[in-house]
Amino acid sequence: MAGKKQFDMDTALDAAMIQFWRTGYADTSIDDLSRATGLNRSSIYSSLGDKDTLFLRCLDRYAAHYGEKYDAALSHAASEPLAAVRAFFDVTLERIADPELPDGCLIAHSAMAIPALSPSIAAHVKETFSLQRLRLRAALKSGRMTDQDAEAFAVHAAAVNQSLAVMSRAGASPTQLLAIVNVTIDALSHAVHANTPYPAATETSVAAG
Amino acid sequence: MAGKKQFDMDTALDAAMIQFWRTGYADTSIDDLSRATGLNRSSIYSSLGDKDTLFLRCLDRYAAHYGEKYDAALSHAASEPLAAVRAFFDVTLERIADPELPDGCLIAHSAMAIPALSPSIAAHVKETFSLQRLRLRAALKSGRMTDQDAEAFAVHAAAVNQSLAVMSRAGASPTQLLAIVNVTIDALSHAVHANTPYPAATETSVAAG
DNA sequence: CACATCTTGAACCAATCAGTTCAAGATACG
DNA sequence: CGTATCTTGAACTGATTGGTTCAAGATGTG
Repeated sequence: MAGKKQFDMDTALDAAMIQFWRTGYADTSIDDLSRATGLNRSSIYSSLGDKDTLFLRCLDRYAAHYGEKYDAALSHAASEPLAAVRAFFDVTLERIADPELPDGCLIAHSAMAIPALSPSIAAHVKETFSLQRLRLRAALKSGRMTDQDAEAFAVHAAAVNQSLAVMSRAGASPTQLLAIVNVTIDALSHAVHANTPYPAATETSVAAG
Repeated sequence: MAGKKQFDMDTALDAAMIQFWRTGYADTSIDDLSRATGLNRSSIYSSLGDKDTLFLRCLDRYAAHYGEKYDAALSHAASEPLAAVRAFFDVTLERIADPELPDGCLIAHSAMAIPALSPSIAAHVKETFSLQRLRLRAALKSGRMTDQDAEAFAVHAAAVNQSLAVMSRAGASPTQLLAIVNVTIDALSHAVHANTPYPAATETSVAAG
C-alpha cells in the first residue's frame, strides 16, 4: 500500500491522543502508539514526529477540542451564569460518562507528571491550566459577579473540574461526581444571588439525586 | 560495613516514599530509589522488596501518616464542624507549602495512573480514596448535618482536597489554593447554618486575601 | 509498461529497565 | 583470633525503551 495518503491524519491523531489520555506520557510507549493508531513504527516518526512532538500535538488537540466545548457551555454566562457553569461541568461529566472515551483527563494527568516531564511540555500544560481559569473568570465576570469573587470561583471551578478526572479514576460513581459539582454550583448560586438586587434565595439541597 | 543494621528503615522508607511521591510509579526506577535512599540496589531488594512491594509499603506509609493528621484535624468536628474542615484542608495546604516535601499527592498521582498500574495496587489506591471520603463523612455527620448533605460534602471535600495537589503542580499559587478551599468552606458554612436553629448568616467574601 | 512516490516491516542501535547472583569486605560475638 | 552474619558493589541477564535506517513492495501517474 502506497502512492498517496494511506491513513487519515485526524483519525491517527485521535487514536494517539486517546492512548496518551488513557495511560499518560510515561506509560505510553511508541509501540503502544503504533498499535493504537494502526500506523507502523517508522510511519509514526515520519508523519507524527517523535514522542515529545506527538505528545505536544495531542495535548494541543485535546485542549482545542474540549476548550471549544467549554467555551460554548460558558457562552451564555452573561445572562445565565449558573446554568452556564452547570453546562461547563456537564462537558466533563458527559465526557467521563462516554464509554467510548477514557475517564481521567490528559491535562490533569500531565500536570501530575510535571516533575518528570520536559520543561517545554510542562510549560504547555501549565499554560492550558491557566487558560481554563481565565476562561471561567471571564465568564463569571460577564455575569453578575465581583472581580474578587470571579477570580476565586474561577480557580475553584477549574480545580473541581479536574478533580472529577481523578475521582472518576479512583472509582467514584456518576452520582458522586454530580454531588461534587452540586456543592460548587450551590456555592456559586449563593454568591450570584448575594449580588442580585432581588433577594431570591431558595435553599436547595446539595445532595445528588 | 556489616554485622548489624546499617541503615534506618524508617528513614529509607521515607526517602523511597518521597521519591514515588515526586515522580510517581512509572517515572521512578530502582536506580532512582537506590539514589534516594542511599541504599544499594541489592539491599533494596533484600530489605524493602521488589518495586511493587515497596510501592505498596510507601502507599500505606503515606496514607497512615497523613490519615492521622486528617483524623486529628477532624477530631473536633462535632463541636466545630467548620473549623474542623478548615483544619482538614490546612493539613494539605501546609504539606504543599513545606519546601522539604514535594507538592502533588502520592495517592492522587497513583489514582491517575490506575489504568497502567497492577490490579492489586489499583485496589489499594481506591481503598485509600474511599477511606478519605468516609473519614470526612463521619466528621460531618458528627456535626449538625443531614446524612444527605454529609455524603455530598464529604465526596466534594475529598475531591477538592486532592485537586489542590494537581493545581499545585500546575503552578497555582498558595493564594489560589486558599481561594479554592474558601469556596468549599463557604458552601459548607451555608449548609451548616441552614440546619442551625439560630439564623446566624453573616455573608463573608469568598476571595482569598 | 516504466518511473517516481509513498508506506511498510524488519532489522538494528544504544540506553535503560527490573531483577538476580555472588565474591569481597566489614562488623559483632565467642 | 576465628567465625558467623550481614551489607556492599559490581557484574550479569533478558526484556523494553526511544529512535533510526533501509530494502521491498504497493500504488498512482506518465
